[in-house]
Amino acid sequence: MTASALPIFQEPVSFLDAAPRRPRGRPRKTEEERDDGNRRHELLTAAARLFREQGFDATSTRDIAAAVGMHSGSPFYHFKSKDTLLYAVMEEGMHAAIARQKAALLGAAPAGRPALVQIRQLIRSHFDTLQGPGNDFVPVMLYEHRSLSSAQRASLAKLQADYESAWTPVLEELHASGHLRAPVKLSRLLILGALNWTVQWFDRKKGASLEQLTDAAMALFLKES
Amino acid sequence: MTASALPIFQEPVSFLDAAPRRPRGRPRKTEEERDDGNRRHELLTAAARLFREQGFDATSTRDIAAAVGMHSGSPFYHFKSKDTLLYAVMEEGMHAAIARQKAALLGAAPAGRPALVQIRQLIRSHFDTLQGPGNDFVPVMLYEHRSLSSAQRASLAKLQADYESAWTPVLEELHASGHLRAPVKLSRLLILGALNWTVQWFDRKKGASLEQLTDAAMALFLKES
DNA sequence: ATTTTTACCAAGCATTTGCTTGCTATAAAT
DNA sequence: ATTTATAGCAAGCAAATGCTTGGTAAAAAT
Repeated sequence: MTASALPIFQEPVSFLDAAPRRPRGRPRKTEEERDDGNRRHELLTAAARLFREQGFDATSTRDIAAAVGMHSGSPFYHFKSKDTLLYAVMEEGMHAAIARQKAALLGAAPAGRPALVQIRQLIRSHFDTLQGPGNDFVPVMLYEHRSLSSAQRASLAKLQADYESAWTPVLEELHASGHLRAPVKLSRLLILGALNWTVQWFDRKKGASLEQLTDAAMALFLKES
Repeated sequence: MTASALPIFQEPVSFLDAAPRRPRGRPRKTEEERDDGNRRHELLTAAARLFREQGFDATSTRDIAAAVGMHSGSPFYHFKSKDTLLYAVMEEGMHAAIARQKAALLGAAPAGRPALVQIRQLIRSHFDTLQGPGNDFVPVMLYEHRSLSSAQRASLAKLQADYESAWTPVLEELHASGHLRAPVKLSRLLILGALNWTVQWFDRKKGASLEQLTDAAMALFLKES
């Protein structure tokens, strides 16, 4: 990515899309009650965006630094390694996804709503997680988890299991009521696969809306009785 | 991947899993009617396997060379660049997939078989393409096409369109007969997504068979009338 | 018998990349 | 007023990686 040969005034090379240079040193705490950890989070969202757009390996730590207006070594003050940063992106994504899912299930429909309503909320919430504006975290996790260490992968697997566990009882009820014919476990895997793959082709800005996409998924996967 | 520091007798470093060293020079043509292009194809299958297992970026050209018992620069005799090799893997995969699909549709059921039979053959053939032994080519294409140049991507898009075009008339017939309720185009995208995602979780050696997987997919996507 | 072609080997160059080390400006704590 | 913690900057190292260049053994063509 770096181009210049004169090691004089480069870094950050891209004045385009680089954030304005911050004054360095400890930031004032008075400026709206805790600026702390803010840059860390900036790095996180910038990394998530770049990882999603270009892939983990194709994104250098220099790219990430430049995107937030830092010099090439500075991200390593906030994150021990590039891997750690990737893991942090994924973990944040999963926590947000789990929270969004719980809100979708509990918020609109308390307790025992019909399973057909619940599955719709699960699907719609999943689309928000994948396609919502600025939600790059989970897509990164889905498509870049090969770049993690096995310990990190195991850690994330727990969060994933937590997330997916919400689907099973709903699918079981649908299976019992005849709305779902395929085996529950394979159904869950196939359905989530179909949804996850939308990352490859769906474009929020043209064509169908997330609502229409949810309608299509419901019509595709579920029988009428 | 390379480890040694002494530049004396390394290359190929991994004696494990490295193919036996070939005698160099022009190979005899008498040995079963044209050995030509054989090493090229060895490189292709080795690269496909490694790209699938480790990802494109995580696989060095040295890894590929070692896997077929060559020295690090030798693959560049057969392929101009690593990108070219990746593209060749994908192109071969798509040609094989298209051939397999045509054989599945025409071979067993000539002309106007019922659409329910045809969709089953399409799904089953797709699973063979993704999960069949040694079929690493298409999975690589599905998950590594970001690493291509845009010209290469455009070229592959045509093959993909060709492949997917076989699905549309079948899905349209199923839609007309009431077996499929969701819009045809979205159905195709969602169904292929579900199938493609099986690369992430399906294991031929344990659990369900491809036949059972096909059953589940049929039961999940299609209504009874 | 000589030339040419094929299919590599041997060695290394240039660039990229993750990361480290030493320093410094600012703010908060004492 | 002094110390200490924070959040970086400046510069560069070491390893890995894609690829190139010159040579060469064996076979095929002439």
